[in-house]
Amino acid sequence: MAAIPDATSLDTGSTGTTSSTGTTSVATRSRMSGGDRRRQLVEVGWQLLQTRAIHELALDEVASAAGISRTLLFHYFPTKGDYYAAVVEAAGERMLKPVRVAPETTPVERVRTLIDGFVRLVERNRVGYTSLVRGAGGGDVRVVEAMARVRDALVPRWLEAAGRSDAGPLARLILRGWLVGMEETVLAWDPHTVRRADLVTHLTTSLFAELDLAESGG
Amino acid sequence: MAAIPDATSLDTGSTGTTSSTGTTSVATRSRMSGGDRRRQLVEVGWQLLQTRAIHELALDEVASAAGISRTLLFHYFPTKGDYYAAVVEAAGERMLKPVRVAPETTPVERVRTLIDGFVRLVERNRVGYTSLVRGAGGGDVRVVEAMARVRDALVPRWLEAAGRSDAGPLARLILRGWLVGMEETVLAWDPHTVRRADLVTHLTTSLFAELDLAESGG
DNA sequence: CTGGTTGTTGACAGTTGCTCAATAAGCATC
DNA sequence: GATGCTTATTGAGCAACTGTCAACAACCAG
Repeated sequence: MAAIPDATSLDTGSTGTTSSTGTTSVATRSRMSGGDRRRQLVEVGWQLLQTRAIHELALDEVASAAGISRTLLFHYFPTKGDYYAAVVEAAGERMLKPVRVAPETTPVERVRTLIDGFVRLVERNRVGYTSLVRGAGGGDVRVVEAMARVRDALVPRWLEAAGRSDAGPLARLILRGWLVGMEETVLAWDPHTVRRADLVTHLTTSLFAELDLAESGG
Repeated sequence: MAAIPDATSLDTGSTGTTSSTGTTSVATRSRMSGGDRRRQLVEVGWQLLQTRAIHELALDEVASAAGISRTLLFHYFPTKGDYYAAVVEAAGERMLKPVRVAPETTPVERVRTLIDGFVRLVERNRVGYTSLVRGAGGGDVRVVEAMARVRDALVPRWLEAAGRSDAGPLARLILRGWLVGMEETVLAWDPHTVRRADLVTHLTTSLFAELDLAESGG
């Protein structure tokens, strides 16, 4: 995985409906367009799932947080799994954004920047990241597929940053695993026993070592 | 993670109770000792969770598969999370067993054997592994802790196999992430595009490269 | 004004996690 | 063999939650 920026509100849309935190009864109970409602609901889910895991989140709460009835939620997402998958999918979109780096730097610098950014992100948003990403397995097929899609999309971008866009299938497979491993490493990392600089340095070197290995051996 | 051997029945115990597949009404509805019941229930869960994820498994089904009432299940495991954690914990025990290698071989051989064993295991039991291990995040704290414990226990054994029992904190952290990454790699591996031998060879070399890197840099 | 599309809802049904009080099987003691 | 204690075991029931159904209401086209 890569990056979850701090929760930036997506903004409900053109209509002046409130939403935000609680069960704020909307002043103008105006109809929302389908697309806007969908986006709003996904946004609400994204915020609620920052602190809770999916099985701890009742759809009832989502509905009241959005200021609508539970039934309407089911109108847009036929099942809870669908809703959850949509939220994870949207989270994936956000994760992909940060993986864009200035092209005028060296590959090592670019990769180091990516890794450093991820480490800092985890440092300041550990709970949100773990509850949404790690608790995402949840068993639901759509969610697993959504995660897989995000990972697949991540690989070429990292390859591009590393200046290895021409990598073969083995290298791509290895990179994919490396990304997951890095995620686990950073999540399990204890700043008191290992310094951040050492961690980032190792991970940077490690990535290139893995790619070299995969290219020479495959 | 490491290895899930094929489902070997744990055998219900001394009393002649049946259990096995369905809702076989037990002939002699004899009382079971607390320990035996626990073991039987965990065993049943282990088998059921081979095909399903946890949130798709109703405790009702577990109970009837074990030939008891749902209430009794709650008597032994106060909550569903507890039960699930117990099953994962037991699965962890089984995973740890295979990580024992002959001491009279070279480190590279030993590691290669471990990796090869894991690859073959995944090849023949992909669904069971994914549904139990990957779907394990589930959000429940106890389960996450159980998984973490298994991983922590795995690290020194792999270090021992690699002949690096004296590794420092950075190396241990890296190895931990490497294990998770390897798991992901093998699970995402497509035998048609990458040959098994290449995969195993790369992973073996990779592990030692990572350890060397971590020891020199940290 | 009429009619159709669609966002929206309250009430209802089925399932499931979990609790409570009661039953009965095993075992030790007299 | 009767008594009593421990504990495995159960059926009935509660509360919460997911998902369904039919009806209502807002907006738009003609």
